[in-house]
Amino acid sequence: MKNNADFLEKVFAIVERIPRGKVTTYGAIANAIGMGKSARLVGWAMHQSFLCERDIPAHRVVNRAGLLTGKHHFGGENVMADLLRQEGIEVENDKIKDFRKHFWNPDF
DNA sequence: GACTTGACAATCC
DNA sequence: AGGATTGCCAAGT
Repeated sequence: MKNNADFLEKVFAIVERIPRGKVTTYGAIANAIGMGKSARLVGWAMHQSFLCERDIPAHRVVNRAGLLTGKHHFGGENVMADLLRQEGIEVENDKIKDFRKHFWNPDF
């Protein structure tokens, strides 16, 4: 049944599919995978992505409020925000402006 | 082996 | 409208 491993694979696949300049939320990913009620697992998976060698653009994944919740985990204070700005996303006070506009729905 | 914590979210009061 | 509580799954202590 590959429960946990398959879950991780799905998360990685979705995050890697996020187009440049777009962002998504943990809940959206969880919902797309089928674990809709377990958004925390997505956050856990993202932490695994850092341990993994894969280039997971985790900076494109934020919480439902568009707040850069995981910026502290990028090894810097403004690293995540800066990355998003390079993508063309407007970030203000560690929060994505027009988050709804940049939101990418993980619709397969 | 049990309890607490965690990159969240939805609901209840 | 805003604060508090619960749900969910896995890992770390």
